[in-house]
Amino acid sequence: MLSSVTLREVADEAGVHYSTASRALNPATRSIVNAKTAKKVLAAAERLGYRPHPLARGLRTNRTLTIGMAVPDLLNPVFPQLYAGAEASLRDQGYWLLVGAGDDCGTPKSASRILIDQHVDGLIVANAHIHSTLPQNPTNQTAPTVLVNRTTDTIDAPSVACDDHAGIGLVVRHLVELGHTDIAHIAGPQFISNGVIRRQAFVAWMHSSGLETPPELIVETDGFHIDEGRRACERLLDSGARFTAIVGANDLMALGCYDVLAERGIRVPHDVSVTGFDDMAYIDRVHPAMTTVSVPFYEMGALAGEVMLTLLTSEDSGAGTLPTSTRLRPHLEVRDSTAPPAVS
Amino acid sequence: MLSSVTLREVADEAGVHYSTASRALNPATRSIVNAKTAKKVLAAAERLGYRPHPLARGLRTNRTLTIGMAVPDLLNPVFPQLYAGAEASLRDQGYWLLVGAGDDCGTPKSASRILIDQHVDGLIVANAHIHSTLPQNPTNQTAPTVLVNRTTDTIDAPSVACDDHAGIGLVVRHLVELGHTDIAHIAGPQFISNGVIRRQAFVAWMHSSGLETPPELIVETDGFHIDEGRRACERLLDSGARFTAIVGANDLMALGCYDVLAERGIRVPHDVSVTGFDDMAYIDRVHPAMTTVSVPFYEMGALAGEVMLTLLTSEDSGAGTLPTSTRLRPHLEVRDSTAPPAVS
DNA sequence: CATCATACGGCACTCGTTTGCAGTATTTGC
DNA sequence: GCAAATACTGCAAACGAGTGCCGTATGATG
Repeated sequence: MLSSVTLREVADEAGVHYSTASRALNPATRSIVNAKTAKKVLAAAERLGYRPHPLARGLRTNRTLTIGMAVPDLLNPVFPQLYAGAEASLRDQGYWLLVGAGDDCGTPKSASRILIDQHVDGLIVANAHIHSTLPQNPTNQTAPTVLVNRTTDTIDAPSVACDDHAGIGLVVRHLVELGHTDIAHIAGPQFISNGVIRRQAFVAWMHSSGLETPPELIVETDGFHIDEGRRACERLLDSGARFTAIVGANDLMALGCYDVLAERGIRVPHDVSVTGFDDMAYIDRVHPAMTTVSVPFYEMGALAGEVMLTLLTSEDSGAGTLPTSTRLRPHLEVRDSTAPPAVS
Repeated sequence: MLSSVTLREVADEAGVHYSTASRALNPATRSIVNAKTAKKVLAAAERLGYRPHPLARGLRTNRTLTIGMAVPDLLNPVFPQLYAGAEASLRDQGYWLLVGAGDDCGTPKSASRILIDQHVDGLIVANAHIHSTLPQNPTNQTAPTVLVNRTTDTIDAPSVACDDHAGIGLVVRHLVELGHTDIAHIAGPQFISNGVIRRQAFVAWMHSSGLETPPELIVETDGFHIDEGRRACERLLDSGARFTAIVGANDLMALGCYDVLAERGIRVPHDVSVTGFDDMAYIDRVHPAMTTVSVPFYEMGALAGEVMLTLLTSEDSGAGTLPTSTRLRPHLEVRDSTAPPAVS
């Protein structure tokens, strides 16, 4: 289906051999052919509406102009933002972004599928297990990879993420300034870098504020979802531990806290303050509007795309790849879910 | 980069010619080769971790196992849902879904780009202008196309959408039953089918309820976004017309109404009831929780994927394509943004 | 006018797979 | 045991574009 116009037809139209047409059409080799001939070929191509066949070209050049992006969950509004940013910067350079969604952060399965079965030129990974290895083909070769929003211990690849440590600092300081001392943390899964880093940051900032972090006030979850937040909040309340604020490791889990607290008649922020992380879309419209750490996801995605592009060109030029790790500055959005602790 | 193991290597490993290996590997042609030989080849392929080269295969068969999906705006949570549904049903059959996001509902530019530059086998279009034509290549050929969530006057392609007429009926009846008589409508853009159909449905249902629809109570917008909803609501209020309820053509525009009404000290639902359409993610958590028409977007996407698959197979078998138009039943979600009109 | 240097265009092979066709084993029937 | 039919398998030609290499045409120069 859809047989488009081929290079030979362009060449015939222009009255030259198709190899000449090929060179004329390719900006990199255009200088080889006579300027007049090139002009003729370009005109013919324009007239016929020639578009190079992407498969044929890819087969020959071994480049598909396609980048794969592995995300855990498109329904979390954070990832469409990441996607949009990356897509914008890649499209500028003629690249396509192919998204593969799948929750399997543990295995590099989805990434591997996208990498091998689609022959992408590079991979932007947003769902890395903290100990995951790079997806490889059986001959142990790999493709240029950029980690975004997540990092790993084990992969030596450039990453673009948020300065989670600073972000947690923002909320902890905010709560401390409000007068809170008994602060709980709903930690993310400890097999994902964000979960680990935010947890460690929470402990560090609490201690540097002279506050305790008793183990019963830190609850770990198995995923950054609303349900996990619910379960964690229930565990927290059922433990009987006293606290006046909850620092959620992301917005969705904080939303889960909202639900459980409401069910039990605990008012936010009057009885308990709640903070999130991400500043996902529409989180400023929930009730009460959530105080959270705003992460520039679009910019993060755009930057990841640019890093990918430099990776691709440096690979072409044979220069040694220089994995850089960038962390973007978040900022605090103070809304209505935080207040001074009630005097008891 | 990423040179994977090739068919010839598998054939060598199995000690057969590579054409034989090809036949053994392809389930459709496997019956041609000797069962023992096939077994040998399969084992060799397994051992070497062979994956067919997608570009080479696509070049030869003229099928890429990739479907393109054109959506207007990934940041509207509705479209990730559509995507997820379609992706799920297509992946089952080994197909990939490549999303192209772009607001250009008017031109089939993005669709055409995705169609020609990526050589997709089919196109799922979720951003059709009501008068748009199918994207074509210069030789006037086109690819199997399924419209989803939108329809057009001009394209004779199968479509999967929501029964908007019935959906609007649900909210209008709901408001009428609450006692509202002066009901306004924030209509979507009239170059998009949803905008037109919901507007017509609003007028029809109002009339069948014996109610008037004065022109000043229907405001059209230029896009299904929050900002457009804001502007429309301002126009509505500034017109001085009296009304006790607003039927928004989608949730985002209804959110825009929330904002303007709040700024002007008009309480929802006490002073004015507001309804949305779509039941997008997290709209049950805004304040007040929005009464809206729930549309099964995931199922819609999944169905679109299945329709696409039947289209592809019917094309193979040469059977005339049978464009069907499916409309999924929505249901009403009554929440806190609607109430009886205040007695004045 | 002859020779050489240069610039340009054409030939042919390549990427990895599918597939029509022909050829060769192998079996079956008599 | 021989012929014919069958069942496999191998050969080679595609698909469309890119590119090293060689031949030729063109120009310049002595």
